[in-house]
Amino acid sequence: MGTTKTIHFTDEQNELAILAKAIGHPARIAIIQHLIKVNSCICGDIVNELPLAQPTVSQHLKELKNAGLIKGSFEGNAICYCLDENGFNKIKNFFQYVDKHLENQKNQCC
Amino acid sequence: MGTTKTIHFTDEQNELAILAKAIGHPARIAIIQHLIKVNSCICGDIVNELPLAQPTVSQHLKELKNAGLIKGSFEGNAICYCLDENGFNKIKNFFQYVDKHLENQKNQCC
DNA sequence: TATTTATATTGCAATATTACGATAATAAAT
DNA sequence: ATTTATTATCGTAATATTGCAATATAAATA
Repeated sequence: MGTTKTIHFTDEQNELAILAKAIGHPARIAIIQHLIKVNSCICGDIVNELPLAQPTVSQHLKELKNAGLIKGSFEGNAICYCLDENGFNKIKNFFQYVDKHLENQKNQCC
Repeated sequence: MGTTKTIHFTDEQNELAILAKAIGHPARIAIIQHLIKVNSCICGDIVNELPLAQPTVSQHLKELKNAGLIKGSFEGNAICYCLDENGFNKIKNFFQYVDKHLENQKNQCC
C-alpha cells in the first residue's frame, strides 16, 4: 500500500498523471511562471527567485525536467533553463479534450 | 518538514498547484476521462469502472470535488457526478498563458 | 593550483498520500 | 421494520514527498 497502482491504468493515464503531478506544487508553478516572465532562457539564479533552500530548488527543477516540462543545458558553470514544449503539449491536448466536453455538457445535465 | 511551504507562495500559485495535484493521479485522470466518455452525468457505478476498492475510489472522488474539478449531487441513493467547469477553467487559463509563451520562445533561445 | 561560484547528491526528519478492510450512514425497495 | 444498495468515514500500513544541512562535483577565475 501507499504506492499508486500504475499497472492498472493505461500509459496515457499514467503519463498525464505524472505531468499534472509535476505541476502540482506551488514552487514548481513559480518556476514555470518565472521562466515565462523573463521570456528567455535563465542561466542560473533560479534559486534566488524562490523562498526555498538551494537543494530544495534543485530537487524541484529535477522533477520538472524528468516530467519533460523544462529543459536545461550547461552554459559554463551555470545551467540555462527554459520550458520544454514536449511536456506542455501533451497536457495541453488533454485540457483541450476536456474543454470540448465542457461546452457540450452545459445542455446535458447537472 | 514534509509540508509544502504554501505561505511563501501567492494564492494563485497555491490554487493552481492544488488543481494540478488533484489531476495528478491516474485514477483521477481515469475518472475525468470516464465522465467525458459517457457524455452525461454518471449516477453511481464509478467504482466498477476503476481497478480500485470502493473506499479508495470514494477518496479520489472527494479530492476531485474538493479541488472544484467535479460536482456531485444526490439522486436517490446514488450520486450524480459530472465535471465542474470552475476548476477546469482556472487551470485552462494557466495553460493558455504557458502556450502563448511557448510560441514566442521558439525564436528566442534553447 | 587554490578559490570562488553554481548546481547536484546524500541522508534524514516531518508530513502527506495511497490503498484497503471494517464499519457507519443513508435511502430506496421489499 | 428489515433488507439491499450505494457512498462515506475511520483506522492503519506502506510508501512518497517535502525540505534542508552537509557534502560533493564541476567549471571559471584569480
